[in-house]
Amino acid sequence: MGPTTRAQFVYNRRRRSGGRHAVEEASDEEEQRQDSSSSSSDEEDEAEASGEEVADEEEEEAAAVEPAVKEDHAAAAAGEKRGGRKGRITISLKKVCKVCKKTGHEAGFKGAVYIDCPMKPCFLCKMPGHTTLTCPHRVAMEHGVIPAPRRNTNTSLDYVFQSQVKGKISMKGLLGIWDYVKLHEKITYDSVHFCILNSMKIDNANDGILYTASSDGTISCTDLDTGMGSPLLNLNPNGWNGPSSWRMIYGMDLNTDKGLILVADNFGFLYFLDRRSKTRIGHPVLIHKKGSKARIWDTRKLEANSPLANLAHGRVVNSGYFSPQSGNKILTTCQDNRIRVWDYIFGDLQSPSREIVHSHDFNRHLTPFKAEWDPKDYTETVAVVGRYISENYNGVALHPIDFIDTSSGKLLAEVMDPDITTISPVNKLHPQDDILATGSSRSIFIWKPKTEDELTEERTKQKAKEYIYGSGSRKKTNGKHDNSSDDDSDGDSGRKSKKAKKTRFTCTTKGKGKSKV
DNA sequence: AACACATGGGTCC
DNA sequence: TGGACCCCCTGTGT
Repeated sequence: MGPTTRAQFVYNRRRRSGGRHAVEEASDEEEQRQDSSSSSSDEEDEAEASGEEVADEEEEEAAAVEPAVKEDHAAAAAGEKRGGRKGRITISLKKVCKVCKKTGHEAGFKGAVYIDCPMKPCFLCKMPGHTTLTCPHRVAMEHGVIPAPRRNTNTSLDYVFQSQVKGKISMKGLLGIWDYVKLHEKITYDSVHFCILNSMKIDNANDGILYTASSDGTISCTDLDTGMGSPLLNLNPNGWNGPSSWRMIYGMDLNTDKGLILVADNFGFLYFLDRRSKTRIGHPVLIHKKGSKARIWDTRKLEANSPLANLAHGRVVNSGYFSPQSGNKILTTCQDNRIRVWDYIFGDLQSPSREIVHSHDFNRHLTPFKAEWDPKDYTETVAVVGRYISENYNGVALHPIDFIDTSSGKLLAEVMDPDITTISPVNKLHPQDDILATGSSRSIFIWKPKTEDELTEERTKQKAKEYIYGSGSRKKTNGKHDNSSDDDSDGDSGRKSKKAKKTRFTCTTKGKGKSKV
């Protein structure tokens, strides 16, 4: 958050339901059932069109088919036994959309391109009448269809209890500290938190002090020089009493002027801590209730139901940041796939100054995307944010990190690398240098723009390659890494693939990350 | 290879 | 208000 001495922005975090989810029913076989009258040639055509293999007669018994198909298989075998073409068994592979369960079309990946269900509103802009591929907000588009079966079974797990009492989940809450010029010198702290970290703030006025907020309900401060840590706040002093009472800390920010630490939990309460005395100040204030959206508050007058303004959003707001220089603008990221800019915090905040359609809506399981200002940009226009939907990049589905001009909505740059096949929800720009740290569930990458020398060298190498191998032979990767050798210098991974031509940034170093970052 | 699982949010009743 | 149910591009671990 920006320099917020007078007004404090707090985004809402809705209360967790904590409810038990039922195990998903098996899909309706009736819908998947194919009438057995279609000819075998049709079957083959259809199967080919949907990218499925059609088993040879001799291999059909061993062919791995879905239950519904098996049924058809059996029915067809019974019905056509000794009839027509002797021994010929047809396999029905009628297209069933995994999204809307209707037949005749399919949604999912076709190669590196995701095909939307046409029955649904656009996945990107949420408007009906078109899909992502034809969305006017889409940058690039390609076509294809392939089924991508996926199972999503929901069960309730008191993972806090698991980790606290049984100690089973040991990897959660691991804190890693890297020096970005010496990444091999990673330091990990496994005893600071035992649940995921939701916020980390370094106190610039007190160099080397790191504050961390976690779903374990605690705030800790760690001296990065000495490695010494101490707890500041524990919202669950009585331990685990079920999910309905367990408090998790999502929001945290420092007010260095006043030596304050502001903490927000999952129930909508805001807590104040004194940085020096490390004690709580006053009583927690309930500043959000379920259904409320983003609000601005004056920290001097923090009472329930007295916000300075309500910033209207269509859905849950993942983040809101004051602009880094003046603090006069606010940048919000909302689950309705829109980034909003509010130009004057003391002006009319009835509606945003601009709305930029951008893919960051996600189902579950991901750290929420948060568009952040570039702290170096004195014009307060550039923002960085990871993109959810993938881009077909030379046959590989990659999730770029976008640099957006928030004054125009224009995409200034998209950072991709064949080594980053995961979504990158967490992105931090260096406060002084042209460096981006991007995190995913798998890794942390440090990016910087290529120097002219590096670009020249790369062009030279590319030309040499084309001269030696020719420029037209590209190996199909089908969304996965291939093993083609490359000119990468660090050899900690055997999975290297093609260089991203469009990428104007280069990966200089990397390290292994843990869970959500 | 084929799951099981993480536990957030919207909607409906 | 709360529980049941559903949900579109995940990623990891077993």
